[in-house]
Amino acid sequence: MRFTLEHTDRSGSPGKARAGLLETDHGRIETPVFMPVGTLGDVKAIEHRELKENHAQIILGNTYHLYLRPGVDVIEEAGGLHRFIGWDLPILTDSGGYQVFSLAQLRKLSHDGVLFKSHIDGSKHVFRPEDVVDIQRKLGSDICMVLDECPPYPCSREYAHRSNELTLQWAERCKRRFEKTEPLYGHTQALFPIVQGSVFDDLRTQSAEELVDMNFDGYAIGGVSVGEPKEEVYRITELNCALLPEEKPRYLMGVGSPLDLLECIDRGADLFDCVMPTRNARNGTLFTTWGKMTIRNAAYAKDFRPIDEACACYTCRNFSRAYVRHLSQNKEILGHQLATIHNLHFYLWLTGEARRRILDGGFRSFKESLLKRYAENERTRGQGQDKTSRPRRKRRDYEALES
RNA sequence: GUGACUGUAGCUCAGUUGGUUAGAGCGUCAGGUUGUGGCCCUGAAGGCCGGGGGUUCGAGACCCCUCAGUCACC
Repeated sequence: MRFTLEHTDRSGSPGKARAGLLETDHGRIETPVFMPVGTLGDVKAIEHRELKENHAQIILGNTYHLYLRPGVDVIEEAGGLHRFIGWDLPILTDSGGYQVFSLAQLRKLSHDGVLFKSHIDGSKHVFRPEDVVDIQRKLGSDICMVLDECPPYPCSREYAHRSNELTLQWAERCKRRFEKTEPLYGHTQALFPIVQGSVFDDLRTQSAEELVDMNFDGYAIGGVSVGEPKEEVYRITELNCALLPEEKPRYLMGVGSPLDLLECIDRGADLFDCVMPTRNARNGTLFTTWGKMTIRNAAYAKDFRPIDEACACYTCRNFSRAYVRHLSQNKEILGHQLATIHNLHFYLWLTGEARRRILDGGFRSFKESLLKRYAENERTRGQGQDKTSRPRRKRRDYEALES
């Protein structure tokens, strides 16, 4: 894997937005980029073909979930995750560290690793840092993640400190195992560690510095988006990005809303993933350049315009708000699909457009215009007003956004 | 015309032997969802309980009358 920093746009504020190129054996990834979450080897409610049509460059998988089902033996026998799921572009696999947080009721932490009680059948499974690397070797993901502990928010300084120490040790163990093992399927793999430290600046700093000293291919910032205020996410991202090497990619885990993406791109993050566009699509929340809309609302019952008239996605080209609302209200599978296509198209357009604007120096105006629109939309939401539409213009994927 | 059954929220219905401010689901309105155990969660609005009279300390429940609907039989 190779990362090339192409340009840093200092026009924004704080002004550290980067455009880069991440090259893997399964293809190039232009950053900043949003990575759709495909926990079980599929991005929910959307086909691989449609992901590609909407310019997805890389998707996620989850070590813990794939280990439980279908099991690593199945995937290994299939020839790795790419072949098993029929996806030939890059894949990043999360280690299961997040499940240490989200499935806190079902696991026990020890110095050595995590003991999970399966949410499927209650069976017990030990995940040591070394196990997680071995599994990801068998999955064959292009980017592997170290096992970490994602502490909850709020958490005490003492807890954050202990957790931080554990995550650092685990990162080192993962790296050692990673270096002692080889890829199984003929393509190279990279390993990213995860900066932790909760919301404590000194712990965040220590975590970043020690991980940088270990010299990884890229770095992730974790432990955010677990319930803390947005400002904390931004502050931590800025702090951590400043401590990470310029020439390596930075992955901000679990972030976020469209505005979060722009704020964090502006602070130097390159890679993002979040369930928001896919999960919210299934729950009836659609994202547009004007803000979010709850498509189930009665206001759309006879609204035969597309979700966003400026959007070029399959859903907006062919279907009306009224129809998507009808499907969503009836929880039709097609409704989930159309909403997911739209939301992912928007997210992928958003990071792609951010990249184009970074390269041409217009990132600041891009970010500020979107911020302004979202703020205006939030002011008038829930008052029965519709600010999500604009006079008809050529469907060219949100061109002339600053107008 | 006779008989039976049914009238409770916009819709479909619960409401125990009559006992506080009448509930649910759906719908409506709104909010939430951030390295996906959840197509899920949370809130709000919305009822002279068909109408009238009576019994009772107290009636959505009991009695009478009446209106409407459904079914059966003339």
